[in-house]
Amino acid sequence: MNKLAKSEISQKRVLDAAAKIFRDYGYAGTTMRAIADEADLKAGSIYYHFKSKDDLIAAVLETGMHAVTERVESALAALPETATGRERIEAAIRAHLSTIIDVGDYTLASRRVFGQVPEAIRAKNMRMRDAYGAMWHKILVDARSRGEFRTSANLTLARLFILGALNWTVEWFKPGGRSIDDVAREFASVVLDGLSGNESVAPAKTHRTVARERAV
Amino acid sequence: MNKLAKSEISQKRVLDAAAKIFRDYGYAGTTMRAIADEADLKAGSIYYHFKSKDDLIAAVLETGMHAVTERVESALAALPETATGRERIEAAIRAHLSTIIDVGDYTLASRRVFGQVPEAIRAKNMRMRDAYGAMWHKILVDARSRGEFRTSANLTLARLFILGALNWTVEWFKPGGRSIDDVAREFASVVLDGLSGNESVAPAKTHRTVARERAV
DNA sequence: TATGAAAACTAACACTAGTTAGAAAATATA
DNA sequence: TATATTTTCTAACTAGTGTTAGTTTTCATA
Repeated sequence: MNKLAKSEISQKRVLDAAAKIFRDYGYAGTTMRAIADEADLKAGSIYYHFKSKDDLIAAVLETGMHAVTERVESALAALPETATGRERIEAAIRAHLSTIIDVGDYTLASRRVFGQVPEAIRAKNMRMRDAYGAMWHKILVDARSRGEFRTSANLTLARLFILGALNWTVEWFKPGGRSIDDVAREFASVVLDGLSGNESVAPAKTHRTVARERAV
Repeated sequence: MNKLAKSEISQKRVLDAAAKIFRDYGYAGTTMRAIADEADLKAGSIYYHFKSKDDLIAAVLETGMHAVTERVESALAALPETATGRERIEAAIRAHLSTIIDVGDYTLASRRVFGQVPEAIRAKNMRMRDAYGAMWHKILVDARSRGEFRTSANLTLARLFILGALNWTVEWFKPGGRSIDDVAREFASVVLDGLSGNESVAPAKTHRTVARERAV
């Protein structure tokens, strides 16, 4: 067993606990004691792993954002060179959604806490967000230059709509109901074909009936 | 001058201040003293108008949600009977966006604070949100039954997509830049026509045409 | 088993929170 | 002007905050 193993395990346990507590109680509402309870140690012990509360929230934000960016990037990289814009957009949506579900505590915590966090921390995270937005912008611009989009579309606004809707998904998506793939395919279909588009796209697989999601 | 005028004015001033502070600092991060400073009175005086901090946040949530619901409803009611589904959707998007900009402190506070608020308060607000979601669902279902939508569209997911993107707008929209009308029109165009949709439909502000001819 | 480092704990610190009771001020009424 | 009501303020209380220093426990290695 590695020398640092135990420390690393505890650190991860504290970080996971922090994400969950920040998610539920916000930045100021989260106490070191609540995190400690969730991680099954005492408040003072957290300081062996993180040097402050701000250090913790910064790590939570960074972890969430990093996971989404990385997984979307690798999903895109896994596509063949010949992939169409539609395929890329579908893949990016699917990767984004599956990540924010998999690491939902982190992404929900980020979404809910971002506006309340000290300026310096927010600034650093903002740079990651901008980079992620730029990646999406490139996907859309490339698709248009391939001739796949109507030229009248405003891609900046389109990107903001798409990312807004994607970010919001974490609020209503409940595992065990419909699949990520179904949601991703339908989202892509709305964005690409529109609601009044033609039927040429394969309809989504029939989904199980689930309790009606809340709009939130 | 009305007997209650002064009290009402102060109450409104406190509520506005609360929305702004809750927006910036979250539920737990907001202090009665910070609200009092913003409203230009002392913390103890707030209790003459609201009986607790929870009472205040409940009022902020209720005010924000009520504004959006009411203004979207009246925008729809103002349309002629003959309005198409597209026109209704555009009108609803425009009303939703203009409201969350006009009362941005309240809607941003709601969006950011909702997950951190005590359960009882959240439950009541949730009912208003569900009602608002149901209203949107009706718009979409009506449009489909008029034959304006491809039948393969999943309207529940489409609604979640639309409302997610709309709610997110308040995060990036800055007054003074592009107009609400532009954003609303582009938004409707993405949702209805899609990015890869036909060029002829995009800027269809004056288009009275019902569903455009189906390709297949 | 003995040792030294790693990890967790305890108990306290200075500070700030929501809330309240009662005094003071502002305003309306006579 | 004198009185009554509405509105605001002051000053305090209890409870809980992030953080730290010093101590104890855990645990791999010799």
